[in-house]
Formats: sequence, structure tokens, C-alpha cells
Amino acid sequence: MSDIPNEFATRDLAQAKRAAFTAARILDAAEVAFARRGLAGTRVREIARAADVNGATLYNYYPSKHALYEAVLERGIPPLSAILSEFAAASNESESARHVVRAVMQHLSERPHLSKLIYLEAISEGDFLPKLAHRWFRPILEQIMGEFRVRATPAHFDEELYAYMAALFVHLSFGHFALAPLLAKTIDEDPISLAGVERQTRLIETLLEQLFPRLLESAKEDQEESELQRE
Amino acid sequence: MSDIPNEFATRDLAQAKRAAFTAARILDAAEVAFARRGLAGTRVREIARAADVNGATLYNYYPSKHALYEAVLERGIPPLSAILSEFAAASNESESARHVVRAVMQHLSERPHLSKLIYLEAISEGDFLPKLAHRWFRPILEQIMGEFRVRATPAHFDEELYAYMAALFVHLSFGHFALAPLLAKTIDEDPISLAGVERQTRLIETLLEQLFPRLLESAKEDQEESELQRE
DNA sequence: TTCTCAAATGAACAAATGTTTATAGACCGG
DNA sequence: CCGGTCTATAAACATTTGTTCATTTGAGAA
Repeated sequence: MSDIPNEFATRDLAQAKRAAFTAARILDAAEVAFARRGLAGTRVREIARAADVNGATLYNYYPSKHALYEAVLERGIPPLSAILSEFAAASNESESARHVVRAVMQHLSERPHLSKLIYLEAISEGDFLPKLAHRWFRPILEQIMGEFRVRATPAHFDEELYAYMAALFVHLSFGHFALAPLLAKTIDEDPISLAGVERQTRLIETLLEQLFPRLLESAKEDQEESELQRE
Repeated sequence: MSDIPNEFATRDLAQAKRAAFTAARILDAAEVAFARRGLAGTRVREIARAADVNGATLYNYYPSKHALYEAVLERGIPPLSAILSEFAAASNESESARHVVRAVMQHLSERPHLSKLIYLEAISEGDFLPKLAHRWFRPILEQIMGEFRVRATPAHFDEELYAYMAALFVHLSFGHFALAPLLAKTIDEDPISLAGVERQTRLIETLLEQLFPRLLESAKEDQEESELQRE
């Protein structure tokens, strides 16, 4: 099976390496471009120029602009899910929520385009949105729901309330990177800098760990209130 | 000054009305389109089709696609600022924060494109972003800073921390509408429906009114901590 | 060096883009 | 019904768009 003639093997290996390199360069450039203007707003030649290849070269690796766009998202999502499932395994320890927050924020600060890609896809209601919902957002939701069911409270709430709490977490982490350019133009500190990310991370940590039980309590009251009103 | 010949006046009035009507129809269609795909991703003909006018008609009212885009944003921002300044006037009563939240959320649910426009402009770092920062985001920041300075605590924090708290509010209100399509694909309830908006409004109210003093306390500790570490 | 073959390219294509211009249409006072 | 004036249109323009294809380049094997 592995007895490919050596001459060919080494040759193919070298070529495969080169090919992989350009493919990656194109994918990186595409990520940056798509994260700024979205699928419809990005020009193929612009990606090519940024990747320093001819416009036609791009089509040696990806059959279409749309396919390239999907490739960008397909590469971006798994690591995000990985962070969650990693902590889901050992989630019995009490500090786990704090750790997830830090891990997510650190990952996002290393790949600041991800948040923007997700927001753009959501806002424009693109073709990829269903996949995004099922492969990325639903797992987050499940994780947070499980977390709260176990630790926070004996009472249980509608699915929707959990979903909104999961969304709250997303708003504060992913949203921070999506809105960063606006915040940057308003204050002096760069929200994407180490200091900025650290500050936001602490804010989320404080909110989630220390205050969420209270939030649950109060939400319970709200819910009972509105159940009363319903009668 | 007002003695314009009557014949002309009535004629002009009727025509002005018609013109204003089409101009508004174009502006509305443009708002929807730009809120989905942003400036670069939106096609002029697409706006024209949605407004049910010929592509050329559009240029009788707006000199360029870019100008039309700016007109959309110029119309959207003032009401947002108005909500704030309205409550800023009578902000001594204790329930004011709660009222601002409700007012903002209600306004956004009536004009759900606004959030998306803002997020798109921020993400793509468009030409309008500086104006957005100074005319919309900075006032919010000032308002919230003032609020906290007066009521919350004797200690004071860096400008940046206040900014991030203002941003927190924006994430949860505006971000809710921007991310709504994703949330909608993940759960059953439509986040933009009356029930959905009400739920999110309560979440924010609970968070801000009941929990923010504690958040400030804890943030103060964090700050002192990091000041200690700095030495 | 020469040969081979995948990788990269320049030139070309039809369709779509933002915008302009010359013409037709609608409204209203006479 | 007429004539003027503003509004709306169809057709056209140059450029840019996504994509294809025939050709050239370049690195490794002989």
C-alpha cells in the first residue's frame, strides 16, 4: 500500500508542500477579506492580491468564491467547538466556567477574524448560517444549559431562557471582537490589545461566575410573575 | 419671505409630496438592503427593485450609492441619541436606567435594521465609523459614566472600564438584534418577536439594575489587585 | 543539461456593476 | 384639451466582476 516508488514520493511530497503552502496563504487572505466585507462584498481579485497570487491560481485550489468562503468557515468552527468539548469532559470542577471564558477569549484574540465572520454570516443570513447554528451555537447552548442544570438551581426554566443566557455569553465574548473597531474609535485603549482583552475577560468572568446564580434567582421570579399574569 | 405665488406653491407642494414619498421609499429599501449585505455587498439595482423604481430614478434623489448609504445612517442615528438625551434630562429618578433599556429595546424592535447597520459598519471599518463613534457611541458612554459616577460608588475607575461597561449594554441590546438570525435558527422562539424582545429586555434590566453595583464592587477589587501586582 | 509534470500565469470571456443621458410620462393650472 | 415642469424610465456607457483556458514557469529526476 505504502510502496510508492521513491522518486515519485519525494517529488510529490515537495510539490504537495508547496501546494499546501499556497492553498493556506489563499485561505488566510480570504479569511481576512471575508471578515471585513462578507461574501458578497469581497472581490476575488482582492483576495488574490493579498495572497500574492494570480487571480487564476485561486481557482486551482478552490472551485469558486463561494467554496473558498465555506472553506474559511469550515476551518474556523472546529477549534471553537473543541474548546467547549474539552472543558465539557472535566466540567465537574468548579472553576471550569472561568476557564472556558479565558480559553475562548484567548482563542479569539489569536484569531480575531472569527467573530466578525460569524457576525457577518448571521447578519446577512447566508447559506452557512444553519451549519453555524447546529455545529457551533447549539453545542454552546447545550453546554451552558447542562452547566446550569447541574449546579445552579433546583428549578428549571424554559429552553429559551437558557438560550438567551448562552447568547449573553456570546454577545460579550464574540461581540467584543466584532464591535472592537467601533470601541477603538471611541476610547484610547485598543480593545483587541492584550490589556483590552484581559479587561473584557475579567468583566465576563465577574459577571458569569459571581452573578449568574443571582441572575437565575431573579429570572425565576420574573418567570413566576409572568405566569401569574397569564392567569 | 413666505409670499410665494400660490399657483406655484400648491403645485410644488403636490410634487414635493410625491418626490418625498419616492425618496423615502428608496431610503427604506436601501436601509433593508444595506442592513443585510453592507455597503460593498449591496447592488444598486437590488435597492431599486425593492423600492419599485427604475435604477436611474435613484440617482434623481441621491448622487451615489455611497451618499445613499450615508443618508440611511444619518437618518438612523439621531433617534438613538434622542432616547438617551431624553432620559438624561430627568435622570435623577432611580428607575431611569430601566426606562432607557426599555426605550432602546422598543425602538430597536421597531427598527431592527439599525443594529445590523451599526455592526456591519463597525466590522467593515467603513468611512462612517468615526461619525458613529462620536455621535452615537460616545454619548452612550458619557451617559453611562455619569450614571455610575453619581449613584454607584465613591471610588472611580479608568475611563476604559466605563467604556467597556457601556459596551456591555450595547452588546446585549444591539447585539441581540444583530445576532438574532443565528439565535432564530438555533431555538424555536423568534428573538425579534414580542416575546423574544421582552425576554431579552428583562435579562438586561435584571443585569443592569440589580447587579451592576456588585459588578462595580468586584471590578474595584480586580483593579486594586492588578494595581498591587503592578508594583 | 534535458525532460517531466504540477503549479502559476496572462489574456480573454460573458455577465454584472455604478452611473449618465436622452426621452417618455404624469400631474396640474390654464 | 393644452403646455409646461418635474418625475420616471429605457437604453447605453465604461469598468469591474467571477471564471476559464491555453501557455509558461520552475523544481526535481535522470
